[in-house]
Amino acid sequence: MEASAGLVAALVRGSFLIERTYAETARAQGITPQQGVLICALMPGALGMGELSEVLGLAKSSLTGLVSRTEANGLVIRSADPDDTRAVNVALTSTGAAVAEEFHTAVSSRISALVQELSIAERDALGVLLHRMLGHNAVPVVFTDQRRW
Amino acid sequence: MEASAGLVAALVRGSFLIERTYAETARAQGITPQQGVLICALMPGALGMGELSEVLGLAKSSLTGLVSRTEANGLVIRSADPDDTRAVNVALTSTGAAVAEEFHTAVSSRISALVQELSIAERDALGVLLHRMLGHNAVPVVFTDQRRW
DNA sequence: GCTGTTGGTTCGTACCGCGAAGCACTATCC
DNA sequence: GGATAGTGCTTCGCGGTACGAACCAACAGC
Repeated sequence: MEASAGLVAALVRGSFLIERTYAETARAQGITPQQGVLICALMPGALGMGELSEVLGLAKSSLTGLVSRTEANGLVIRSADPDDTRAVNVALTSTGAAVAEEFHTAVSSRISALVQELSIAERDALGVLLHRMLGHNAVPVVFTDQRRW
Repeated sequence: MEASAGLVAALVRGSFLIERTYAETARAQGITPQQGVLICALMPGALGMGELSEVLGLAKSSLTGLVSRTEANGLVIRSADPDDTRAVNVALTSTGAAVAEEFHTAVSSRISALVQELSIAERDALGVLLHRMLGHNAVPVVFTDQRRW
């Protein structure tokens, strides 16, 4: 039941590092980290509020505000679902898609830099292990890598 | 310059997973994640506001409120620095120390569960790689593992 | 002493996240 | 086809988070 000594701390601190990097990058792009998560989640395609709530792990009431602010920011747009008058689809605007692309690139670049000192083999190993951890736990795809695994 | 395909996404999603687990645990203990970070950072010993600002990566103005709320919550206490009347030391109260201990244990347990499906060897490897990543980047010790590395 | 610096706080602003309650529409059942 | 239950989303009120600018008190150097 006990994990390897130091592993938990390394995971927490590593997460802290990634989080900080992510937040700094978002700020540099003029968006909030949460808005960054939102637009990245929408990169593969539009989603309904319910799906977004699921993917982002937020209460729906929290999502309303986030989407509204991001919409006011011009990155995202709501549209009525043709099949269900109640439902709302959220999609990236063209500028939103551009910002998402830039942001995604910037985040990738900055995070790549964090593991730059590791050898190729080590990076591969790290990727495999993390990927395996993700496979064993339900983690929505909030950030994808276009390049196939 | 390009990291292994999928590594960046795995890091981001893994971070997302750890973050969620951490936040859920904090909530279950009746504290906010930020207060959890604060009390964990204070477990090794008292710190000044400036040091805390450094460790937690927060603006000093942000810290004032966090410490005040946590103090109002009875987990932490401010005291004057004997050598510098301006300076303030922040330390855990006895209940704060107890809560920190419980929280730390709960977080460790929950995060251990996330890697439960990995073999011992894989966990070790993951720990080593993450530890190496941390070594190459300045990451304050916001969460320690008493057991020595 | 005067002056520049440093440690913290206050203030105003924007954002985040939740649950409870509400509203409008859909689906179901008779 | 009309009452009833359920669903999708928003509104509201609340507490917490985070920042920069401005401020104040105390230290430090000359």
